[in-house]
Amino acid sequence: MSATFFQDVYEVVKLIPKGRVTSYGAIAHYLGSKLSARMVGWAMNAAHTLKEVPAHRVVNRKGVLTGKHHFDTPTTMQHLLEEEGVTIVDDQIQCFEDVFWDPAQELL
DNA sequence: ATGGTGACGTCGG
DNA sequence: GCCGACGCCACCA
Repeated sequence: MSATFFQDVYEVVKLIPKGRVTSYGAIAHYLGSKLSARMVGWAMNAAHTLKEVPAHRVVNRKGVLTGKHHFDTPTTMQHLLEEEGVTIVDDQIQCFEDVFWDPAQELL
């Protein structure tokens, strides 16, 4: 089914529950630790064009909205997360551990 | 087939 | 504790 790495990333990102977030490294590790988190970010680049893929729920390992600049507007990502109940200050997710969603842990 | 790119992550000094 | 550099692997031209 995994025609491409992109497709796999889409599936995982689409599984992220509302109000939760995950990191590029977590997805990369879930797909295979042999892969690099960079590829996940690259996949997100194409994923964010798909409204079905909540790319705004994917942040870096620090909980910082590094990819917000890639959205239609730099405030879109933060706004979407805040709408889901995620508190963000200075592009940094507060209580990151509380909203963190690890696919390898939830999907197991 | 090759080279360059990319929204990260980890290690070392 | 903070900052810099490298590595990683798939997609596109």
